[in-house]
Amino acid sequence: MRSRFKPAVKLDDVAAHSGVSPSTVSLYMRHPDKVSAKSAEKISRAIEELGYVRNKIASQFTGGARLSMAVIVPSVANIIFGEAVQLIEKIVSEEGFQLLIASHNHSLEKEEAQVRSFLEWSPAAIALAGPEHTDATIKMLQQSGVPVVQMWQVEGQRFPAQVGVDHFSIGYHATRYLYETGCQKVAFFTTRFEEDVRAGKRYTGYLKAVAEQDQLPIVVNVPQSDNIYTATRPLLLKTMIKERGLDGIVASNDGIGAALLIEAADKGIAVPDKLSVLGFGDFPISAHLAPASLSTININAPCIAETTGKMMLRMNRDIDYQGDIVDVGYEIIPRGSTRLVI
Amino acid sequence: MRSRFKPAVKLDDVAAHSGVSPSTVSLYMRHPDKVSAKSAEKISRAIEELGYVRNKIASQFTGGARLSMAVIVPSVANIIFGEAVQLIEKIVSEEGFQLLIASHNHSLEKEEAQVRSFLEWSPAAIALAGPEHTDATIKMLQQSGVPVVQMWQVEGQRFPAQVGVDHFSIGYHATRYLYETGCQKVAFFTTRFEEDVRAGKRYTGYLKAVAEQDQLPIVVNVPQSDNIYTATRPLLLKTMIKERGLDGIVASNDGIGAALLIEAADKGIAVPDKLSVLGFGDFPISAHLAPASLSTININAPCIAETTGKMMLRMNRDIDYQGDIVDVGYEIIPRGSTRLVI
DNA sequence: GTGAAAGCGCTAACAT
DNA sequence: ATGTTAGCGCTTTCAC
Repeated sequence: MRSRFKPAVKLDDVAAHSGVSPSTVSLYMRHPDKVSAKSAEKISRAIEELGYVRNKIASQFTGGARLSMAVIVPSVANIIFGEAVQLIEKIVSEEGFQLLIASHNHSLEKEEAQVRSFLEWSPAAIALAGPEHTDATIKMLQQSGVPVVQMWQVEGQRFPAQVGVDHFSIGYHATRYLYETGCQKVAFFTTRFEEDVRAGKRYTGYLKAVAEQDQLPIVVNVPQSDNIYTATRPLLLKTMIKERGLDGIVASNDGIGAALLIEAADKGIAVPDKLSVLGFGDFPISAHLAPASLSTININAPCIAETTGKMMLRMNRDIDYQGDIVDVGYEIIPRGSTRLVI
Repeated sequence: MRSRFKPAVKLDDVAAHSGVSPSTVSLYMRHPDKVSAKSAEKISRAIEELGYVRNKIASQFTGGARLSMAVIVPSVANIIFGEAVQLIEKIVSEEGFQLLIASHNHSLEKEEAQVRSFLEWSPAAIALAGPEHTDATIKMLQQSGVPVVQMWQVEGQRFPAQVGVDHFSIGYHATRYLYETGCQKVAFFTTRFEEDVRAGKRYTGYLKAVAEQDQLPIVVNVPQSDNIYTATRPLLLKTMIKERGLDGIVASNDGIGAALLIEAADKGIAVPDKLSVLGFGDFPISAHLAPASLSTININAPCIAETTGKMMLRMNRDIDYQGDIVDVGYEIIPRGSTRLVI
């Protein structure tokens, strides 16, 4: 078969061209300082002249050393995951690893397929979001022996390496915060209710806080859309009419929170006096919304990413290291959309 | 050396376990329908029982068939690129390719390193953003013979495969649009002025339109920040004071445009009468900004991504196909922040 | 510090 | 439809 690819220059060619043996060139590629200055000079010139590109496929095949790491998140199009992935990439690539990235849009079946497909590349470590996976995923991971770190959600003991926050606790304290700042009746606005497990965790926390107040929960599931504002806005009045006395909303993310504030301003609903809103994620615009800026909960995503990257690296390096459980915590950022704590 | 990885089950093990030869198993892995139903049955059971995972490294090494494709964008944390990457991933993974992703934050040197590192994995195709690359990058790409698709910016003839828009034209027509809707003095707000080449292209288009009006250009470079709103807002009044009579702004993206509108509302500047703003990118919030929504320019990013993915696939499949130049175009979306065309 | 030789796990002729 | 064989490009002992 004809090929558009030029016949590749091989390590053997470099060896021939520079007058040393292939194994010396190989040694030079991996540890340049372990060959004599004279050989190094000749080899590097040959590489330059020939335009040699090392074949990592062959390297990993032969040497067995794993050259990639993998990360699977629900969505790279989501800014929070996008930034995290970018940071992890930076960290692991500095140690020479190729980062493999995939996203499954909250589908555990797609995640399973992606884990399978990544395993075929023999990665040195894998990072996954949350503790929920199909049985087959778990089984493959265990069989492979590839170190895995559970990201975002700290929960359960399936994986001894976990970096993230406890979303249940966030949902609980977010709701408590609204009650403590004077709300009587609090609803939970979310999107992708069934699929987004971490939002689901926050919802469970909300449920507990609501139950403690002897109230009935109110959930609003914003339909999926490519414009969260357009999808969310009409639901505010609808919900307030249906649920008389509603005066507080925990939003599953700042996109929904911002949409709610925009709609409230448009309809003349006084924030925070008639309606308090607490978001999640501290989006850039949240502090700039007017007339009321959006109170929110911030988790330290860069810290999660950095810790995850470093943990993958360490688990790969140190075979006795099983990983740690690190909860990076969160903070409530009070702004104009909630009342001051009394 | 001790290893945490379980000794892998190999194709030979599957063959032994199922009582057929390794090549039959290999055939089954690649074309399940080309082995007899009986063998297929035995093999699939053996795979199941043994938990066999195919070794793609060995596959690609032996077979020569390239199993991955690569895409390099300025930033995956940028929503527009994040979505595009996700779409490309979907498209190429459906044909069995592993998508390799990297981002370099507008650094051509980092891009060069990433191209080098991707080439080591022998990808079947590579997609890059824009026509600007280091000489070494170009040379490596040519030497390798790997098909490359130039994304986002359609320009030049280095690569016969290009999918995107003409950012120069966008900058030019955006500026013309403001003049045509009654603006007298138009400025250009951007960020990362030196690095973001596509924003630079739009700026060049702006320059042309301004020159045609016999005006002097006004550029404002928003300092880099993790919050574009915070960075942009203070610059509005400063610029309006310095440039008396300024009544139109072309914003390099909707983040800056939104920040400008928020600041204008806060300071009581009438939009669009005293100030018109035209953004770029049609962010979800743009249509929902109040009191004036943000007029913007929309490029069909999903179309760029999809076309790029398909073109990579086709270039890999059909050796005679050199790619096409496809300009997906753009549209101006008039909203509240610009006057109606007279 | 350097070279010779063996072999990693799979695929691709080719023969049957 | 299935088995036999050779070998992909590199790394890794092990001598020298």
